[in-house]
Amino acid sequence: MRKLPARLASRLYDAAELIAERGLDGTRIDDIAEVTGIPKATLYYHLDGKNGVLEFLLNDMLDLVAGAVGVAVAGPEDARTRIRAVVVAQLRVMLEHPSLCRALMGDLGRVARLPELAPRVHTAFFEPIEQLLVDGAADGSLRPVTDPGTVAMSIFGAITIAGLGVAVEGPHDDPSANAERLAAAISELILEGLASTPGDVP
Amino acid sequence: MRKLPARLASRLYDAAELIAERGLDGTRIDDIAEVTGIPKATLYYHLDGKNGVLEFLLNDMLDLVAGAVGVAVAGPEDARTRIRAVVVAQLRVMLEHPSLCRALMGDLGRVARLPELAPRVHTAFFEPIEQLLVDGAADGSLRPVTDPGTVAMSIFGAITIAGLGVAVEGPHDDPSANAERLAAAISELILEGLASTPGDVP
Amino acid sequence: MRKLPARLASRLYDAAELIAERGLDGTRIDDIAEVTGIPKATLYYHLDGKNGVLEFLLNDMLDLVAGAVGVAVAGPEDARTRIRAVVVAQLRVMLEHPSLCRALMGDLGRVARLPELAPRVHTAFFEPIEQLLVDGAADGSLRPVTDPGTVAMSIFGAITIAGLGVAVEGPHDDPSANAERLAAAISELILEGLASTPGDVP
Amino acid sequence: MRKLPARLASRLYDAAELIAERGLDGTRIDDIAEVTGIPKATLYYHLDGKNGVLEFLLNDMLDLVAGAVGVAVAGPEDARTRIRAVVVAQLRVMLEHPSLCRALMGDLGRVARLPELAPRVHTAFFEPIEQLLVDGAADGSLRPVTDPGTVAMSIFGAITIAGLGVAVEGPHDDPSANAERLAAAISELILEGLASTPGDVP
DNA sequence: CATGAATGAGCATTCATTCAT
DNA sequence: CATGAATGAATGCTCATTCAT
Repeated sequence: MRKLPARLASRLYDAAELIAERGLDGTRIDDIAEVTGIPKATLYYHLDGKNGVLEFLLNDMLDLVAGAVGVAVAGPEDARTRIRAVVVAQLRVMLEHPSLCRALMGDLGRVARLPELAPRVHTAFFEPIEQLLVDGAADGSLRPVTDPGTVAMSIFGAITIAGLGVAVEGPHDDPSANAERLAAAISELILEGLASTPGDVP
Repeated sequence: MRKLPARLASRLYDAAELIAERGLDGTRIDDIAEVTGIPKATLYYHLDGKNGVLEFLLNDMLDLVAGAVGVAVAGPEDARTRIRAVVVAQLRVMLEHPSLCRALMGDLGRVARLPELAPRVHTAFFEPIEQLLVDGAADGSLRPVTDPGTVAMSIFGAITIAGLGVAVEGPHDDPSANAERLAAAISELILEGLASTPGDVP
Repeated sequence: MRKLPARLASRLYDAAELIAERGLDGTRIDDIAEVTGIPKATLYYHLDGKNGVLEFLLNDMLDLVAGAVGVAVAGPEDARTRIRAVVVAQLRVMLEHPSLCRALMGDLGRVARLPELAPRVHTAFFEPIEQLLVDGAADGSLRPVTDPGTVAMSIFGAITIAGLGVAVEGPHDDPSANAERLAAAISELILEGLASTPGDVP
Repeated sequence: MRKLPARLASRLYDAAELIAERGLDGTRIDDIAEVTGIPKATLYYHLDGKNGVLEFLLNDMLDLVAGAVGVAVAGPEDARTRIRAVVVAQLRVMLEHPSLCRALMGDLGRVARLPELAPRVHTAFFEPIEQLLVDGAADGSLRPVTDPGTVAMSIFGAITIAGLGVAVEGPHDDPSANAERLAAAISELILEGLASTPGDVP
């Protein structure tokens, strides 16, 4: 398994659609070879088999998300503002790559079984949010929460599942606009909450 | 494919652990036959192949969740209180069946491809929450939201992913207590929100 | 395996069509159960499995042919006349039961492997013809032939393959008329021969 | 399914014996792999499964017969002489490949279900004979017949069934001599006929 | 007698992976 | 470097058959 030449890498995205539709196990390496135009044996030469394709795709998306989220987190604004930016950032990446997104989610179990990727997911998704929770408590823009781990994971879930919903069914026309729309609803939820008279939640 | 006799149904749960660990494609029907003690051909007689096992499991869990959530939704309390009950109810079912939960999540793609189940998921999960959002706006216990669909999906995501996290890694000792703990954090998030000074979110 | 009740026997003919179309191996006992309306286990109760069905069918046809040919052979006419009657008789039975005929022919190999049936085929088909060759030499209506076995088999082949051809493709409307038509051509061939100036064949 | 390399083709003949003995359905692809020494997966790589083996065998025999018969038909002699040559030619091929012949006949039904082969059989067997009937009427060496199609089919049946009889039971020592012997009997039958006083057949 | 339910045994087919060129 | 050809290994599924009722 060598580093994939850029020329092939780009073609590999065409496989995401297939994997999204049928799952990785339902997708034969021959199919991937066919849609990408890369000969089967060549895939093996550069990647580590079928799993290697998923791994490559996942790595790529992780880079994308980590980058976008990283920028959002690093802003000069208060934590509350930056958390909104994070929501938009993650959603934008997801909606810009709906197939990739579905492929990864649909094979969630397999992804979870790729050992080297758990820490990267943690770094890309959870740590920024947890950091913002801390920052927000410090700069006064966010309430301190009792269980930051669970809260971070819930926020991740809210974003991810909502984004996935659109990736599966939603309109794929204007990723940016859709991301903004979704982000607005989600941010409102996680920042303001649903309660009409905040504070009296037992 | 006939209706599965109860005697076999109960044994089928032993397969969930396997599927959770390896994914459905990584699980041979022979393995399922072995752990459940049900002869392979008998599985085929009653269920529709390997997919049928997952389908049965999913149906079962859906019944469980729909039941528990249904009870929670039907309570006499205001919507804000009932939404907390829903969160607890879903989490309790998830934590009581962590393997089942992981099996279904790990094969999310395949589950999503089972056509007859989409409406059931909708009925079991989204409709109750959406209904509560409406009820809450009516009884004054919840703020009206602009995009109830997205909000409901986000709430579902928050619950599900947080629950999944515990199902995968968390302690499996006291499902009820853990469900309460998780539910507390999530409810606080979705009801109160994170903002320190609610109302000034743009 | 018990003697098949007449009520079931008649229904079994509906299976011949299936077997003719797909071959015995391509026909599941469930299919036979379905088209005949006889429960699978009942077929097993009365017959000896799937082969039993073919055996029953073959036995039946053999009885039919043996009967018809027997009558034709036993006539008072000279051998030459009676051989024509035999040709008509065999063809008539074949054309009256085209599916049966195709089923048996299509599974010729399997039929040949049913050990107890070889002598019956010999009795029903070859012996009468061989006998007529002898009778004809005696009564002067037929030329003596040097190799009666081969000649009998060739005649059998001529009749059978021609009949099979019609059973497969031909019109199934008027078995008697078609049998007469075919028989005329075949009888002319095997009695008169093709030579324009008979006798000078080396 | 690709074109079979000659190296493998020759080894495939060893499978004919097996198929002749047990029928195609009674022959496992593993058995074919074993006797031919060709790995199972390689058979699938080059041929279209088990049916592909039969198809290949049939195609091959068809080429053989078509070739031999073609030569016989194309001779400069009169039609009557050439028809004898055709009989010998077909029988010689059959007796030179008795297993192949039995395999094909035993699975007659399956062979008949191979759609692309019907025209080839027609070309290889019937058309030459029908042509000779026409030629014979023209050159005066054969009587005109009223139903050339049926006559051609009957001749084909006479040759084939007689040849098959020898392929199944007969001596396999000297194909050429046996073919001559059989051909003599059959030619005498179809040319001279059986009637002692030709011409008075109604 | 008849049959619905259950299953043991069997096998074709698939496909990821390798390797010589 | 890249790949067409070849194959080892694995498994989902079918179906004839049995047997308790």
